[in-house]
Amino acid sequence: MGSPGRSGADVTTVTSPRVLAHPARDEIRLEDVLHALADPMRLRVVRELAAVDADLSCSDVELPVTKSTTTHHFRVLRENGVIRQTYRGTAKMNGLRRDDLDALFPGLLDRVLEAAQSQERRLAGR
Amino acid sequence: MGSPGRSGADVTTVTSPRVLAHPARDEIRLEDVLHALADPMRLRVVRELAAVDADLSCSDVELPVTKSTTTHHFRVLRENGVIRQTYRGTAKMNGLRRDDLDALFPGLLDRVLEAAQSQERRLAGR
DNA sequence: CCCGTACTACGATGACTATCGCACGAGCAC
DNA sequence: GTGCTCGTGCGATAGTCATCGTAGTACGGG
Repeated sequence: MGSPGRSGADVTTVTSPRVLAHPARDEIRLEDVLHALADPMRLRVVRELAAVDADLSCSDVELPVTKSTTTHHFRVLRENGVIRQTYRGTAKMNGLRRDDLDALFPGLLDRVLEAAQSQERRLAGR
Repeated sequence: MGSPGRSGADVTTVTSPRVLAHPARDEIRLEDVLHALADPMRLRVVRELAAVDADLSCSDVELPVTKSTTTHHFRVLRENGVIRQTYRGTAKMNGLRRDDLDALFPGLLDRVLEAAQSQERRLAGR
């Protein structure tokens, strides 16, 4: 088939976009954030990101699911405004959008993180 | 099939239980609470319950959905430990489980309520 | 005793979602 | 260049969920 070449005509849906779509700060909705945080896998990711307080690549966070599913969860977190994703070579770095979330919903993220940790302690038999 | 009669033998699944099943305090899970709160209709109910700081009957809370759907949402809120439901004659009273939620997840409910109000103000053109 | 009000239960349905496997594209190392 | 690793996209599938309509049950009042 010759060179695929991607002539750049179909700008609407680029096959592999080098820049990822994020909601602006004032596009972030509380229900969406709560929904994103309501999944155990995603809550786990968010907790880890908050713990290291730095960007992590998708493969740095170990989840008991396949790669495709991991990609899916990271996408949900990004599209709902919880994390920010940027390319860095072959890796994709993920960082918590603490500034935006704290500005929109003061204290919410911290209370959720505290609640998650407290619950984990409680369920661990102590 | 003759008179329904409900002879009391099948205690496992009573047709119309006068007492409703609620999760105990230590049965309440963070993910479930977040999931319950992530729905616009249910968040609306919770906000109203918090605002009046008293028990409301199911029909006191006006939602743009049918009765069946309203029942469904109240059930989800109860089964996830967000509200407490008690019968009172033909009416069913609903009250927020503030004590339990605050004990398990300190500050979480308040931050969510604040965030919801702040977002409403923001979306209403401010 | 009959009726109205309040709520529930039972499908049914359409939408969304979490999961997988597989094949592909993009960059890095040699 | 060739190959390796990382991540994406695309079905497919099974499960959950929000919604409805209809029919039913419980309680209180005339």
